[in-house]
Amino acid sequence: MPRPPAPRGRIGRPPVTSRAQILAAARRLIDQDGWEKLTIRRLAAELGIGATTLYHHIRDKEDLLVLLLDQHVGQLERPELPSAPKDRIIAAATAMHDALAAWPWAAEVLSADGFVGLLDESALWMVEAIVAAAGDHGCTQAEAVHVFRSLWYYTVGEVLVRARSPHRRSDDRRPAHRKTFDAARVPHLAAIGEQWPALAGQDTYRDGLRAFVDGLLAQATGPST
Amino acid sequence: MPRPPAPRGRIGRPPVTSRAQILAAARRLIDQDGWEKLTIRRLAAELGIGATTLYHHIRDKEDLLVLLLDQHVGQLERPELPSAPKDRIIAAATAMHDALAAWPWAAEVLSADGFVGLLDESALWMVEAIVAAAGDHGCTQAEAVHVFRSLWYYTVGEVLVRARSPHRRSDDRRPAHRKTFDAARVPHLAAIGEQWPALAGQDTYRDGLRAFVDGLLAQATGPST
DNA sequence: CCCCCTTTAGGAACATGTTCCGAAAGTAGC
DNA sequence: GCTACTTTCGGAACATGTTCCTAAAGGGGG
Repeated sequence: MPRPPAPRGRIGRPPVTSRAQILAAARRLIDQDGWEKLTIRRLAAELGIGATTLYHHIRDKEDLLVLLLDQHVGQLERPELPSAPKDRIIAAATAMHDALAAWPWAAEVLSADGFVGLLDESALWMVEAIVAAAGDHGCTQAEAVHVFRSLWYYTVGEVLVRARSPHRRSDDRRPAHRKTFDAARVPHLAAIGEQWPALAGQDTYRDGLRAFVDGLLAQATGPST
Repeated sequence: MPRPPAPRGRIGRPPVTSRAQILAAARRLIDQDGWEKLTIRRLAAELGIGATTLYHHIRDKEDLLVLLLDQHVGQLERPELPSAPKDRIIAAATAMHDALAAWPWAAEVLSADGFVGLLDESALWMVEAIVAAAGDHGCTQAEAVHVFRSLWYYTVGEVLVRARSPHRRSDDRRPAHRKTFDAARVPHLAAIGEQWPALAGQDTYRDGLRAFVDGLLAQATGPST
């Protein structure tokens, strides 16, 4: 624990930990035991400090997770964006999706107003890219924001639902899927029957995204171009 | 506490509470003090029983919330569905959305595979309506399920994000929205600037839904019709 | 009327996130 | 070296969801 030699002129008891060290330790724990095992007390133990001391460096656990997400998104490298507005939107939205999907615990933090409200500058390029591309396509400012928000909702929903679906512990008695549908009440679902889990398990984010972008752009620009 | 007079021939210690009573008490508490105040111990107190006794009637708190959501959705009256497939999908999806949006705490339970995995028959008509309408429009079974899932993601995302946005307590120092964007890095966001909160606050679920349905149906049926 | 079996009740205890508040460890002025 | 002030630390304590385990309350057979 090489604590820095008193940053000169500083007054008061010297900190024993920094936010950076906390984030590093948190990542270490997550990489090691999975993010479900990340608890305040465990994290404090990893740092060799008291649990409540953490609260002098982070507001609360959600804050910690947002910070971690920030860090993660910030380290992502920014892909080449296609020139066609529609493709650019799809590329940026996919980048958002992939960034979130890779971190299941992001689900605990998502929501709020997402990137825009919580995350720092490092993630904003995705928002900017979508809004800019929508503008290039002819959307007004309001329409462009609408495009972004709609895609954000879709993306968050996809990530959240898929993140929590395997949430069911193996010893959970709750049936993951009802075996039989009442053919009289819900004939189509009954016809699908056993195939539902297989169909619902497929990754169709990109297909849905394309459809959504098509619909949004068609709706936005009215009779022009 | 008029406990039923021993359901005849029953063996073992008589129950002092039923699941129905628990649900009723839970609703009472929610209506009274808001759903954030619904805690296991408070609920038990309301029923005049021990806290752990509840766990003999419900699996866990999430289970309780799902049960309440079931009950709520089941009491909804089923609207007239338009005949045009596209309009029917929009009507059914809107019904899902409104059912969820009315119960902010639904957000805590959503996810999983949503209606299909968790809720009981009373909510399935919405799923059935969407899948059936997609079929009427010419979608294959797989495409119809894709349509439903995509709309489900969008709907869940919208409900979750909007439910948690006012989540910020008033005494929360975390800024709800950064005041200034770096015009060099994110010019479009900077141009929007102050107007973002106003734009993001608008309810655009229906517009987005329409766009999404248009896109999904156009994508699904390929060269036919 | 007593003992066995079944079913439910509920207290003790634990893990977790979090708040409170007094103790600890420095610097600055004297 | 002592006192005052500032900043950080961290234990005690609390609310909550949950699991464990033992006690309570019945019926049935003898």
